[in-house]
Amino acid sequence: MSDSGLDLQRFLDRLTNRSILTEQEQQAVLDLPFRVVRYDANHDLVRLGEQLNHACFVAEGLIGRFDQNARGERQITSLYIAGDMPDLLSVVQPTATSALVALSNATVLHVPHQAIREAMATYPALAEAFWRDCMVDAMILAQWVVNVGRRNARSRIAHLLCEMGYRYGARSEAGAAAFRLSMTQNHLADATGLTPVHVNRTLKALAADGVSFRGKAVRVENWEVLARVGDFDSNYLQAEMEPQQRLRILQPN
Amino acid sequence: MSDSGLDLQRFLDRLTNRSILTEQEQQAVLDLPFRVVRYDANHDLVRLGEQLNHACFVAEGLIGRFDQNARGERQITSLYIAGDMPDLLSVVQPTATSALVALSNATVLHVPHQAIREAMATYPALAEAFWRDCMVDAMILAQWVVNVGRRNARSRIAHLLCEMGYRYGARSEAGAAAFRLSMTQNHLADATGLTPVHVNRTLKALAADGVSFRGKAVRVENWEVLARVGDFDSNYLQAEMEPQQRLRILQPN
DNA sequence: CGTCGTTTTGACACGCTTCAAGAGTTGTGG
DNA sequence: CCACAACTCTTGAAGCGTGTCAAAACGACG
Repeated sequence: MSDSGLDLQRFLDRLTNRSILTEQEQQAVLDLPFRVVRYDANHDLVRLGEQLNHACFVAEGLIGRFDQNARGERQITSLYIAGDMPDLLSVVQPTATSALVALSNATVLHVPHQAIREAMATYPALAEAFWRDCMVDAMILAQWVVNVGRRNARSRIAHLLCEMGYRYGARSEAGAAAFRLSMTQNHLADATGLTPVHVNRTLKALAADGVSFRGKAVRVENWEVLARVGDFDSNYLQAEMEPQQRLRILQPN
Repeated sequence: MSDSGLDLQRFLDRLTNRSILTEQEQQAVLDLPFRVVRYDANHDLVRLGEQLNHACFVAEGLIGRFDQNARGERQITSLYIAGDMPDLLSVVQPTATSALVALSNATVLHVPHQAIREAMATYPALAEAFWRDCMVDAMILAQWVVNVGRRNARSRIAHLLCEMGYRYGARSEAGAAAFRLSMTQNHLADATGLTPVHVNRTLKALAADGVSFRGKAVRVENWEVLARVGDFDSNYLQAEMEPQQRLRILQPN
């Protein structure tokens, strides 16, 4: 805990939403030391090839994982919102193979690898929980391949909006939804493998489906419609799991 | 070990190429029980949504991870060759979110989750090594997003051939390379997010770069040229690591 | 009030898809 | 060992989705 008022509770929640942890194990997560770092939009959290000795936990803002082709055209391969741990893999693989950039102003917690390693050594179930969390990110990544590989512009964008709406927990019973997504149309283009110009035109077309994205505010009149247009099935997100679906493969000692 | 003459050595090699394991830990891997299963081409190893109680290790052949869009168009999101463990994530996430299909006739070892879990409980460093292996697959996945998102057909196919050539260890000093890749042009299309027709035309165009893919045999006159066309940088594969690059974060007890 | 990034619009070009049909290849059963 | 079926691969012609280039309108911010 630090005097910033920030703590690790939301990251623990993320873990316990999918993994079963004992009281002690949960406490070990909350006791991890961290340093609060603020990033302005468009600043790097991690550079390509950098050797890391800490992991980044997102407390606030939107973070993107960036790669690029030979011509320098950027491709966002992952998006991370508050509560996400974009960098868990660095614990086990400290050389960054892609860059992490703040898409909005962001607050990030730097957690020393050493502390995470010690916690995992004491409580192997923590390693399991971290590993599981990484695998959810990998399943999202596989869906992104499908998205850019086998969907047209309209579906791609709709799918991305669905995913983010779902991750923000923005669906409502009425079928409408609204949430803030701190991306420019340029970022949207980089995430969907399109050009900004075409993203702009496609967003205009999506208005006919009751979807608007203006000034970082997403409004969806009918969630079902958007999900159909975006060919979206939330299964891969493994979010909001019922307690009985949560997992632990290592027995508590 | 079984009477089939197959053992787990090559999978242990895969692990120890990136992770440091003690003698005992290595033996624990070799001692894992398994069942040998043969699959004909185009048969499923794992179906979507299936609940698994074993992991699949590829002893021989080519395996693909398949997803699809609403129109049923398929997208291959990962390829696995002999020595790969496509299914490690199922240890920690037993519900399959995509299907695994044999692209060629294949020999697969089914390893019970329970045995893997027991080995990890005894030797936490094994969990670390498995986790690390999963993360390499995730890094490949991120590159695939870049490939389908930000490269044209020629580069996409070249990149895929580069990756597979590299993974097969097929590069030679002379700059030429040749290897067998048991995929049809249809499969290539599914892996690159293109149509079979366009793959066919593009392969023809690649001949001008000294690359041929005829009847599952890939021949590359000049590896450098292919790597340039495919915008390929092998870093993300984390293959062939020098001993001093190998990692262990948990101390041996 | 001016600057810089973002969004919007138009005209045009091109890469890839679609549809269709024929040729080649592989596997199988008689 | 041949004959046939079922995949693969190949080629052509036409259409369309997305990219490219350019410029103007808009908006946020100092």
